[in-house]
Amino acid sequence: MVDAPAQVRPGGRSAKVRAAVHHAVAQLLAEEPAEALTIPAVAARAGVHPTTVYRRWGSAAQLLGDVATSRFSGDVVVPDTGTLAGDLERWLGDVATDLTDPDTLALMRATIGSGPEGGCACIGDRHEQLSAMIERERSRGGRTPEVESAVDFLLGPLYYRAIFSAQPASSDWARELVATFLAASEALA
Amino acid sequence: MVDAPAQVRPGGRSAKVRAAVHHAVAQLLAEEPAEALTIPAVAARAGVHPTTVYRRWGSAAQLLGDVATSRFSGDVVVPDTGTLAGDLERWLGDVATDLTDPDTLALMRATIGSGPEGGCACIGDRHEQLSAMIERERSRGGRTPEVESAVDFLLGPLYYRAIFSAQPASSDWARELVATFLAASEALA
DNA sequence: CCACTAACGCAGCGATCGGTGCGATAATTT
DNA sequence: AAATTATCGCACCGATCGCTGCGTTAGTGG
Repeated sequence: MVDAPAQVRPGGRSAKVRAAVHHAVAQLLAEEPAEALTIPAVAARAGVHPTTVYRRWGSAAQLLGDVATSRFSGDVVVPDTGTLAGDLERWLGDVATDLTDPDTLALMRATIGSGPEGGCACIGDRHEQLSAMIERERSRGGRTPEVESAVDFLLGPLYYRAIFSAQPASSDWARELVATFLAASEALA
Repeated sequence: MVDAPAQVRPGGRSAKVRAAVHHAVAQLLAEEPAEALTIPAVAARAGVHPTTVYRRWGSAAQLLGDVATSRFSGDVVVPDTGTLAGDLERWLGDVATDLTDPDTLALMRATIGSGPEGGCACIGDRHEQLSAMIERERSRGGRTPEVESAVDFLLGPLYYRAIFSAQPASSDWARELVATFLAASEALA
């Protein structure tokens, strides 16, 4: 995918166009079905000439990937409550809340459908955030579960419900998920 | 791939067209990116006139949903090994093997991206199959986990890896997943 | 302040997509 | 076997999509 912040000329104009186009993509996906996300439509909504979009992003798939990576990076802050349980509950609750928004889900679905790397773009820095919290607990001396199993049993159910289930997962449910995961990994250790 | 005979006129011709179109969709998704899945392209690949596809399915999204529900229904048989652990390991291993195929993943991704109900179409009858195995064990007198948590902790990680992760989940990994899930749900009961 | 050049807007061009009216074909019924 | 009707193929038509030279605008460095 195309790296956005590596623009050669980040002066006001390029950044403004980029922001407008990103906003237009999110807006269009929130209203129309994903197949209506065409370059001329995005350009018209953004108040930008289609040529600009064609030249900077090339295809709708690359544009979607760019929007997704921007959208799902730096959107959730890693908390520091002092305990791993507190950190995870707070963090996964925030992630779940984020996934409650139908427009966010629409962006995720469209990005997944845009190509094989679409899913990875939607994860953003979730794995690093999770790893950071677990690593911090480990440096505090606590016995921690593996990052891999945390991904499987925390992000797995959450994103599965978001994508494959009709009703999205609530923040409270995410917190319960953390509790049962920690209890189970403690019981099996 | 099982043909769903819910057609008004299931005589040889309609069924043949339907099968050809379904096959063409899977074939195109395996080769080209998802945005190339246009009705004329599908019709040409299927050796069918575009008008036919337009009239029977209307849009590419509906066609994708139809293909996905057919593809992900009746593809995995519910085993009967005598124990819940055996059944689940066998079944989830088969599901994981199915998800190993890149073409299957491409179909899933495209279907998810086609609309809000796309994800549900990819699940097919997984939930019913899971529920059937657990219900059977319950009728045998065993203490069983909840169907809901089985969905969360078995299908969740499996489909999460398939969609959001780069490396697909192996059948062996799926079997380990079943083992740890059953052990955890036993320990927490 | 001025040259330089990246980024953008404009006009326009094939190509193809989605859709419709009408006749032909084949499955089903009587 | 004849009638009926669902289904398909053909020809065709706007609309619009993806894309390309070319001139213009506006950030950037000397």
